[in-house]
This record gives sequence, C-alpha cells and structure tokens, in this order.
Amino acid sequence: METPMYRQIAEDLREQIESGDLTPGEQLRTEPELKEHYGASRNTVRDAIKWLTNLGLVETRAGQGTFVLKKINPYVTTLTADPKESTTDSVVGPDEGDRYAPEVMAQSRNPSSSEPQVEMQKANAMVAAHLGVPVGAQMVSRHQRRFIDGTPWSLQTSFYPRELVVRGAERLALAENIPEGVVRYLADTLNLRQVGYRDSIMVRTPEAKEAAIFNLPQDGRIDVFEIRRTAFDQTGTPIRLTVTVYPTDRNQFVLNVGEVPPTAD
Amino acid sequence: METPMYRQIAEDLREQIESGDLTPGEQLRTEPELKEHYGASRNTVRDAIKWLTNLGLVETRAGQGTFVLKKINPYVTTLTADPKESTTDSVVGPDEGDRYAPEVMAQSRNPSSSEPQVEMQKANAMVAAHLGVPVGAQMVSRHQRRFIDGTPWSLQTSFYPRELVVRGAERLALAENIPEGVVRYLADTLNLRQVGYRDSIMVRTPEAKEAAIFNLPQDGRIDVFEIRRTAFDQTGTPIRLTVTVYPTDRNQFVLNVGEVPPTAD
DNA sequence: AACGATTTGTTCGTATGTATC
DNA sequence: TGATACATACGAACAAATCGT
Repeated sequence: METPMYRQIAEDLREQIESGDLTPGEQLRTEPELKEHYGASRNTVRDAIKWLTNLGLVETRAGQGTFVLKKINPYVTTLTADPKESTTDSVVGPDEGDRYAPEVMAQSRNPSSSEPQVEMQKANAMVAAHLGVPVGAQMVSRHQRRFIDGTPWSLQTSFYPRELVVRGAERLALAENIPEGVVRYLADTLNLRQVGYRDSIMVRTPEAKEAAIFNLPQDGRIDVFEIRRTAFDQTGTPIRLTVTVYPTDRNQFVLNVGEVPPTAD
Repeated sequence: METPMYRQIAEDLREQIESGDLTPGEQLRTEPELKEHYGASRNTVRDAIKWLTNLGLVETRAGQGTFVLKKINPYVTTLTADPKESTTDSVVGPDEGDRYAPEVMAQSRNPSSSEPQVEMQKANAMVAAHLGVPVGAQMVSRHQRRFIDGTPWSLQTSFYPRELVVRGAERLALAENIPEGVVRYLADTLNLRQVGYRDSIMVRTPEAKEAAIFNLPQDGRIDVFEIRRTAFDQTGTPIRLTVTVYPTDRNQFVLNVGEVPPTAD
C-alpha cells in the first residue's frame, strides 16, 4: 500500500481548496457524499477530514457540515519602542499599560480590557529566573485580559517584587487600573526608570483554561505565543516580568531596528 | 453522555504525565493493555492517544509503542542588533549572513549551512509588497539551509532587486557564499548602507516540503515561525527581503530594547 | 538472512448519540 | 418533530514497522 487512501482523499480535497476550487467559508460535500464519491468507507473519509483539520484547512461543525477555513486578518503588535516616545530617561514598549490602545485603534479596531486581577504570590522558578530573585520571594501579580472588537485577544500577567510596594508604590497592590501606566508610576513614586527591556518569544500549546478563554479548540490544534518581557531600571536591575499570551492564529508581531521608515499601509 | 470516554482516558493519562508519574521518554502501556485497563475498545484507546498526540504530550512510533515526549532545549536567536556591533553607518542583525555562527557557538552548539541556491525569480505579491516593487519585477533569490548539530534548523530565502546586480553587485547572482556578509558587500560595492530593518513574526502550518526538511510530522501538528526581515538603506529604500522559517518546537527568539544587561547564563 | 512476535497503522462495517436546521 | 449533519463507540481484519531469536 503506497499512500493510505485517507491521505489520497485528503490530498485531493487539499488541492481543491488551494486551487480556489473550494473557496474559504464554503461547505464541503457531506461525509456520506464523499464516501460515495471516493468509494471509501465513512470512517476513511472522516480520517481524511481529520487530517485536513489538523492542517488548519477545514473546520467541522456538528449538525452543519465541514467548511473551508477563512484566513483571519491578523492583528499586528509592535514590540520595539517608538523612538519618538522614548526619552533618554526611559524606554516604554508600545504595548504596555494603556498604551496599547492607540496602536489598536490605529488598525481601526476597538480595544477593551478587563479590570486587573491583583494577587500576592510566591515567585516560581520561571519568575525567579527572570527577575533574579529567590524562588518563593513575595511578588505582586497583576493579571488582565484584553479584547479587540469584543473577541479575546491576549492574557497578560505582570510580576513585581513586593518590595516595590513597601517602598511606596502602593497602587501596585490595588485592584484598579493605573491609567498613566506602571512605568510612569514607578518613575514618579520611586524614581525607578525603565531604561530597557528584553522580550523572549516562544510558542506552545495552550492550557485548557487559555483555550477556553480564547475560544480555541480544546485539542491543541492552535498554539499560542508566549512573550516574556523583563524590564530593567537604570541600575540594570530587573523590576518587572510581564508574560503575555496570544493565539497564534490571529496575531503577528513587528519589531523595528535602526532607522526604519513608517509603514505605508 | 457528559464527557466522551476517549477524553476521560486521555485526561487520565495526561495527569499521569504531568504529575511525573510517566516520565519524558518513557513508554506508555500498549494499546491492547490500555484497552484492557480502561474497558474500552482499541479504537477508543487510539482516539485518546491521538488526542494526547495533538496536545504535544506523546508520540507514537509504529512497531514500538507510544512514548512521552521530551522537552527540547530550545535554540535562542537574537533579533535585535548588538549595539557594540553597529555603527552609525550601518545596523546589522546578529543572525545575518555568516554572522549567526558565533551566536550558535556561544550556545555550545555546532553550526553549519548549505551552499546558497541562487535563482532569478519574478516578485510575487508578498515580495512586491515588502520591497515596494511591482509584481513581476526581476529578483535575485538566495536560498540557504542552516543546521545546528547536524539537525535542520532554519530555511532562509533572501530577495534582492536584480537592479543591484546590474549596478555592480555581481557576486549577489553567483551561487557561492559571500563570507563577509551581504550587508558589508553591498556597502563596499554600491555604498548601500543598511541603516535599519523591520522584522515581522508570524506562525503558520509548514508546507509539506518544509515538514520533510525539518523532520516534522506531516500532519501539521508542529507549526513554524516565519520571520520576514525588510532591510532599508540610508535613503529609506528597501533593499532586501529575507524570509526565514524555523520550527516552533525547537526555537525561541529574543529582542533587546534600550539598555539591557547581558544575560547571566 | 529469515522468521515470528509484538506494536501501531489502515480500512471496513455497524450502531447510536448529539447538534442544527 | 423529523431530517440531516457530524461525533462517539464498538468489533474485526489485515498491513506495516520494529525487534529479538
């Protein structure tokens, strides 16, 4: 047996999709029809459809049928600071605090975000490694969900050493927004200036909870970006770790290095 | 029927894996054994295993069994330029040309790369949009495969307007390496200085050919990063588009903005 | 090199459940 | 409510890959 039959059927359907013979959003023939057409059993047809599903080409809906997936218009997030927005004193990422809102609106989309959920936590190994604190150190975690046009877009959790609160940044520990942004707030209250940050970008399978929030299929078909931003003050000390999770199917990222002309679009 | 049986079986196995009861690399019980243990049919057991496979937790090997996946030690690529390496004249990404080799070796790994495959091509819509040239414009494409410790790591294709060759950068069109790096070469021959670049990062399902090169499963279980770098000269004109593809399961990316202390590790 | 035992992969048939219109 | 669609589950048989003898 050279190529299994379900792969041949999948390949045939794939070509119909990629050639544009089947257009995005269009419904495929039903399983009984395909079974008839290819002279295979229904289970074999289903195996072919499952294959296409894993490739991200089609989607099945119980009671309705199988449909060619539409490509999502991705939302673009810039990871590097806008030179015009940064001073020699501080460097602020464009997607930080409430500062992401202008970029969202610039793409003709409508941003919103949940109230921050603030907790006291002990640093786990990951947080400890990024912030250079011992495992178990007391941290303030601030968690927020962001939406674009009503659909869940990102989950963000920031970790700050609790020491910052003790030293006077008390609003960090309150479950309310800091409208001017945390970077500004820390500069004003503690003279802690964020002079740079390091982002680490990776991809992983979403946890069940994340999949539920983002309305992703539970089977791990769609992955998420995890971006960890470690921010540093003027002494080179890490002051913050922000972990943000974005579904890979509707997001992309941009970074600018050196002199770069503004985007045409 | 609340939760389907195959999901319950998958959940039970998942807990065994995440609790460390089943350790990475360890073999699961065989399908007949699981069938016996859970009192389900073999097909139902197989559905459970398929679910775990999609979640990236296990891997099946024909004739051998099902195994808990080991986490791969990811390879880290820096996307921003090292300030010490950049002059006011030109900005060079750390992963460009042969310059990626030092970073690879710094992680105690052994880099190698294939001879470049050079072609004359017409610009497709994607290339045209990034470089601001008309669709169908004549381009030089230079394609290369890179390996780390012998395993395929990235596929890179750069597009240059053929005009650059006409103006004197003849080595661009030759199927041989440019050891000093293309950025340097273009600066020397045409006084074209790369003063900045823009990277765009997205994730997609690999094409069949890419999956074969990277030894990824053909079923789209593992996605790839696609990073598009548009480089600009001192007049703000795009001079190059480089598209690099990396498997998401063994790569991560880092970018530094502002003043950032060197990594401890 | 050959063979058999074991393990997963493919394909069929069938029945019933659940979602949608 | 009925008809139609996909989802779940069982049983069975053979194919193909792997490993040890």
